[in-house]
Amino acid sequence: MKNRLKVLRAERDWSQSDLADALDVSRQTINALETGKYDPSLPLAFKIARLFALPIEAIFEDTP
Amino acid sequence: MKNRLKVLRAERDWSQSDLADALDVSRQTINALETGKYDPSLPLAFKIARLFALPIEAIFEDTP
DNA sequence: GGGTAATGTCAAGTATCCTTGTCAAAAAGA
DNA sequence: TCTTTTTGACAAGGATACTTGACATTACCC
Repeated sequence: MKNRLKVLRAERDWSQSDLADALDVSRQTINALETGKYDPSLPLAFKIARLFALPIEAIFEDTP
Repeated sequence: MKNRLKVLRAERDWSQSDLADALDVSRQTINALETGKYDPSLPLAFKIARLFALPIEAIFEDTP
């Protein structure tokens, strides 16, 4: 599943650490999400969507 | 995180087994989701949303 | 009442998500 | 160039998601 985290983060000029802090997860988790190592849990996906004020479907793409 | 699975399923008169088959997961997984044992993974949440033709936010509620 | 379908639940195992800690390489700034 | 920041990556461990198999309870139908 692809995601737009890197772009959304760049638009705000945030580092991976900044985003991790805002979401209360580790920097490694953000890095793993951005580099496609795994998908977030549903609760984390909601947190991300809320932070960026976007629907989940606007951030994560449902294609393998 | 609450969800509307039971209602959506009832609207279609589906058993937990029917839904499990449609989503290609075990019946126990559906039961666990409906009884609040745990939340689905993001990929499964997308599958559920696609099946019911609804946004994820219309099925899962982002409140602990 | 007896039979069958549907639901709830448990246990044990595998897979996935997320953690801390660490290191190396790339990028950015002076 | 030197220094700092940022990113990518790995290992080991804990937490969560999902599996199969089994069993008990409940609901429905005859």
